[in-house]
Amino acid sequence: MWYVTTPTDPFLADCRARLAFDLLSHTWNAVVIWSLREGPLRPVDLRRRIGGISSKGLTETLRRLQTNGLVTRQAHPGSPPRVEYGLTPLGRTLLAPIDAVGAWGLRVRR
Amino acid sequence: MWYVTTPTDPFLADCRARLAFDLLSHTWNAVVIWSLREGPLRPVDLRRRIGGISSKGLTETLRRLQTNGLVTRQAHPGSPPRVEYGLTPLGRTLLAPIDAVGAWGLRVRR
DNA sequence: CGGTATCCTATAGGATACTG
DNA sequence: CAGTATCCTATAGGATACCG
Repeated sequence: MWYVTTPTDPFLADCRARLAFDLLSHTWNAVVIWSLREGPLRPVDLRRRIGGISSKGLTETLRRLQTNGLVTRQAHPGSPPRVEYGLTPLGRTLLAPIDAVGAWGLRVRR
Repeated sequence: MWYVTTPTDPFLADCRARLAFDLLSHTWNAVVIWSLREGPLRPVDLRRRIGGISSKGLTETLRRLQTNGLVTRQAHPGSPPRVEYGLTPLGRTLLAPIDAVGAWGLRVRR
């Protein structure tokens, strides 16, 4: 997504808009963020909640979101291991845009 | 994206929300739709406006959006050929969600 | 349970060349 | 200019097995 030609469109010329699209273009990103909207969840619950996501897929997604400062990881000591993922303040700000997209889908007839 | 397990999350259980995410998950979909917001454009202008999209990529994207009822294609007779793509009313309804995402990107520090 | 390591496949999507 | 046809590669992401 590195421009060879500079886009005429100022909206697109500002790569940050494109980065936002790229963020949501990862299959699970939006879904995972959305699933955390009500509070932190453990991976196992997250998977149940989402449905159809592999363990690997979830871990990778969470790692990715973590790296981008959208999600926090908190490990509670003990056995069996217990880890919880939640949204950062920045992550929360993505809920509105994501909701706009999801809500659009719900509104549309298919 | 066909659920093996039914998602616990009602928002996600309704596949239409997921379909919306999938729609925007295609690299160029959002960008192309966005670029048509001010009116119909010819492919060549669209490419200039977007920057970095291949001819093949654009054609495929437009075809895809057309199939989904988001974009119209109008061919004007004559030579050289002149074709214009524009948004359908349904396509227009996507502008708000897309804008929400793009605007988020612009707001965020990186 | 959370996470990692392998392996494997489908496919997105660019580069290039070509047609009407 | 609009579009198609080939070719090619990177990679997303599932399946499976395994570890602490």
